[in-house]
Amino acid sequence: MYRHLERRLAERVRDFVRRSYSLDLPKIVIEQPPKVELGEYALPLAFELAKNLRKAPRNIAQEIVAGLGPIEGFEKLEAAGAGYVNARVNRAELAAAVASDVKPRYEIPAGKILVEHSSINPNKAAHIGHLRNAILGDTFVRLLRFVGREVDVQNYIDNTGVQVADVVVGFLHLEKKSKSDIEQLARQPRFDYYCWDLYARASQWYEQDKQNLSARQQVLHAIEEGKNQTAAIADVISVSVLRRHLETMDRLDIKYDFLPRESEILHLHFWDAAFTKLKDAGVLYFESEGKNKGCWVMRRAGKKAETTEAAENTEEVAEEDQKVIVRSNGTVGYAGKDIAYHLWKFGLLGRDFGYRKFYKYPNGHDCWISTTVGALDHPHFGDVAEIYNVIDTRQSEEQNTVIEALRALGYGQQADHYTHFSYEMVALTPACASELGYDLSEEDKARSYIEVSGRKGFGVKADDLIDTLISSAAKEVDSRHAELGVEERRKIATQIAIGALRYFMLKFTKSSVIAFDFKEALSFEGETGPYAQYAVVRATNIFRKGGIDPDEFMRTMERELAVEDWKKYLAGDEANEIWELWLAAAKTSYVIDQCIATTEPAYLAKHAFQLAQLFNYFYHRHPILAEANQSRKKFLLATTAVVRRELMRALAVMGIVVPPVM
RNA sequence: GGGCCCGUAGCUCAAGCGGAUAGAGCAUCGGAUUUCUAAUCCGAGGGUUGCAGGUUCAAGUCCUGCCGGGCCUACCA
Repeated sequence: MYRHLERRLAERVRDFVRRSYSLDLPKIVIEQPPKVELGEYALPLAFELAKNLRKAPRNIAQEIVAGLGPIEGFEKLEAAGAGYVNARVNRAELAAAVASDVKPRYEIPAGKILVEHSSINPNKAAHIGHLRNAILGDTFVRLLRFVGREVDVQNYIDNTGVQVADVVVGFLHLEKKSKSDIEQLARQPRFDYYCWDLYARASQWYEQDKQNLSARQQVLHAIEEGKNQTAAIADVISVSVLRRHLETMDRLDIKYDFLPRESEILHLHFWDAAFTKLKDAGVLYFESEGKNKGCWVMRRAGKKAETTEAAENTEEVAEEDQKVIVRSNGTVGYAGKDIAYHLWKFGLLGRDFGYRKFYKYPNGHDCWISTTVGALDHPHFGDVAEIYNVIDTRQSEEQNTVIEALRALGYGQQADHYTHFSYEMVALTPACASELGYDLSEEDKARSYIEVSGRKGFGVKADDLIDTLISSAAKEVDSRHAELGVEERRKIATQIAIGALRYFMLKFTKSSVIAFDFKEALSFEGETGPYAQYAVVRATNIFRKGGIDPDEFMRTMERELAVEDWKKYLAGDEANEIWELWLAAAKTSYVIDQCIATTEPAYLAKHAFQLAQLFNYFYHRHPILAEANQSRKKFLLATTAVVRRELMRALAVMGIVVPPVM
């Protein structure tokens, strides 16, 4: 509704400027006045027009206000400040619309969306960096589904790479374990923790003696080949660790639909199909000289062909601008496989995975995995209209290479709908690192943050963090609600812990490195998930104490409150404080649109916090159940009900549920 | 060398496309409720937005040059 009004205002102003001044403004800037007293929308367009019209901005603003006439949904416009045009909405009308939850018609673009996130190497436990990825990705999925889009969630599994190979090396060369030993270990509860340590040990072992690296080469080769004992061991490891990842993420209510694996990309020869296309289109070419002699290369993303050079030179790409796709020994690198995979995503490869069910979530949802020969009856994956890849910013260049390859193949449309959802890493503060018992160099101590490293076994494991959060929340719950049963208290503590964690990962903008610190992450006060959850609990308590069902109240509210009541309680400056709360509540779907358009979930976190903050202030100032005036009491209850609904909505999109009590 | 990102209060972060007095949280100090639970609320102090120019009616935001930090730049994945 809020967005609807904004659009209407912009159109009317644009019309007016065209008619009165014969000027076509490409965009009408609309923002919010610094205070609600000044209205809901502010237009600084008079400043821009001043040059063309050779008039003072203030005068232009007054002309616009005088000439525009009434606009549906608005009470009035006024010139303010040095030349702003401020618009005041009809408060009662907007409030009534928000209360009855009317949603203006919304055009949902056609086509399915594929979101890929998590993509953790299946060779060790997930850590806090993976949590940021998964929480950002899952929240973005929820955002898209909220606005009615159909979304498939994929988690790409690199089960044939160096990282898995290193753990295989650890088992075979350091621990001298047999396949059945490993199978037995893999059935232990936290096998991923075992691998975490072993992976670090294997990495150390390579550093002790570079000769040891030959073991990795052998294992890697055997895995790629397939159908041998080593490959079978790698499969046991990667499948078991993958299961653990799914369990860890499900603790946060993060679920996947399909797990495409690199092994199938290899064995189903996705690359061969892509290679043919790339060669035929001239995107890849054979280098016969220099450093990259014998390789198939493509132009590095972002490097334009020198069109000013003579025509014969356009095919010449400087060595440093070449990206090797196929090595001189004939093997294909990661980028090549990724190009093939992305052709599949858009339904352009002409090949498909085999599929089988892999994991059934407690709620009944099936997660599928790729196989060479699969079930005949399976959902249709891939062949989508838009894709989002939640991958950290360090892989920007790699992502751009894939996009450029698509574009060069003539798939411009698809390249335009390929979004690298890029975000910064989670690192540790030096204080946090030493807290965890890591020895730091003087140089490291001086840094503002230290990167986590799976190779060094250096980081905070996801399950550990979740466990710590739950026990920390449990302490609080136990001290407040001794009357509740153990199970119930545990459940509440878990909801609070998840709320805290998910909010923590979402409150930072994507481009900010999170310097992880336990004190901050374990906080349940201030700008945190529990703060917002608590606001909802308070709102719920009012209804419970009052013996009113909030949802039932929402439905009957319109009949109960007359139009005059809305006007009476929202009009004038003395109502500004409550109106601010209504206005914030009206913005949820507007904010959600912004989050999608900018691929930035942090705005929603900020919105939820602001709504909670305004509500807490309201809660403090108005004893609602004690209100003697019955119609005013209903109005205050309506305010509470609407804020409660919008806050729960925003939190749900962030994957945060609200406990019954706190 | 080239590319991308960052630098805002003691700390951690915000600040739609350039707009009105740069905002939150934490920490510190001081206060509040016999009430719908204080995981709350109110108040105070705290800023030359890294530096220097430029564009503009208007710059934390755009441009140029410095300073400082991070990441990418493999025939790794």
